[in-house]
Amino acid sequence: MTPISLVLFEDNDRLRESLVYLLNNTEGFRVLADYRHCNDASLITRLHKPDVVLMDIDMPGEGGIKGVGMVKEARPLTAVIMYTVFEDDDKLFQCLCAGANGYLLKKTPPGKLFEAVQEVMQGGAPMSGSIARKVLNSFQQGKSNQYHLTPRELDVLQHLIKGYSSKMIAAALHISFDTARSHLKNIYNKLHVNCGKEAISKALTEHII
Amino acid sequence: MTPISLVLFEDNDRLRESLVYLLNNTEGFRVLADYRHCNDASLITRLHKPDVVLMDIDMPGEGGIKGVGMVKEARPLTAVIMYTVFEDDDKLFQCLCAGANGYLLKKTPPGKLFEAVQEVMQGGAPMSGSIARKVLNSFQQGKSNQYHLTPRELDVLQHLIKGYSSKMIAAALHISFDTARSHLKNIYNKLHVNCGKEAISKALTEHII
DNA sequence: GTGAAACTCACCCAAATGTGTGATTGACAG
DNA sequence: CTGTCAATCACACATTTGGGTGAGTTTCAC
Repeated sequence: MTPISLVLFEDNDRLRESLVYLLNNTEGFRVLADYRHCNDASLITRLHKPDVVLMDIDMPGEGGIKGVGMVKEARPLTAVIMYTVFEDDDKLFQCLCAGANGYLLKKTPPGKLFEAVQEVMQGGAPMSGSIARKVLNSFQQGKSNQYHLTPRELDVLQHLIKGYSSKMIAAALHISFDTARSHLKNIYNKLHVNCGKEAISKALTEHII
Repeated sequence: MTPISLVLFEDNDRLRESLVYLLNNTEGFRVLADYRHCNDASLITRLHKPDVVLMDIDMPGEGGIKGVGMVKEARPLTAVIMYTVFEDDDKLFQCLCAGANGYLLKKTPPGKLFEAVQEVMQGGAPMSGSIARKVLNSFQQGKSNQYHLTPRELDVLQHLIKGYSSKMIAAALHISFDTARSHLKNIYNKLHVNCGKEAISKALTEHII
């Protein structure tokens, strides 16, 4: 069987060299190249066409988050595994949105890292346990009501989000036009916005509904 | 160490009984109860207070998707692992939104299942490889442009989503008020909507931006 | 160089929206 | 009983929006 080919981006020289050494001396893996930054990730990817990229996040120059994007744009087939100390939510989700295929914390032992590389090649998405948990949690909308919207206001907001006009909302909820607008005004106040568009945006991005 | 306590919901009698047998004869696991449907999942959870629930999706009566919700509502601490044949996207994301802590396909060998139970107890989120992949993929917005919005239209849409008025968009993009509105009209046409609110809703729910 | 897009701008009009102010009703807690 | 709050409705006014129509420029592929 042909070995899995890798490219590494990691600014910590000792760590990077260790990984290269370990991987190259393990059956089934072959490191094509390794870099201490990912400024040219795009070119590098097109050049080496690796099966898998291991990418640190915190690197000088372009950070690993940009890096994922560059690799994925250059060659979507290449799987990118983030390998980092960061358990930070923002960075995590930015990486995922940029197309990362896996996310391992650096405390992961090398053995597990090798397994992860194989797993990602089989179409899996290796993640450290706590990361996977964060990812699944992100699906749980709810917490909805920090803005103390009343039930009726939530009804109205729900219809607003569907793109209903004040008139349509009134009809749908069997209330008068002015009442619907009244609710809308109260909603805008509570959400600290000045128009329906902002309200929709806020409601959807903060999962208020 | 006290064993991990489980409750099983699985309508296939043979499979359920096998799992109960296997788990009860494995160090560290204890099945408190097992059921062929999850109509009373709420009560059952409150009664047994299991560490982990294994839940099938396709069961007579209330399906497992409702089941997750019932368990989680009754006792958020209880971890719920879906154990099912379905690789269906809709069902998957419905389960995750309902609060599932893991998602294993039935082709998972029992050994891995046991590992998964332990993993979920340690705060992980065990998922079959293909499932994890689907989950990460769901974060990749982009594919954005099935609606063939031009770059400029995407700019405008981005500002619209922030709640900007036509006037503000014009100022932000250094174009005239009418041009901004012109772009908006074109966007509405391409998205098949009739107002900014619908456009925002569509853009956000379909990850067009 | 010709045509197709994308981008720009302008004008018109009816309808919807945001904002303010004020009022009535019922439910529910203290 | 009284005050608070949700929910209902009304009127007024300036602004914004959605829709239509038309037109000039640039860029780029064929």
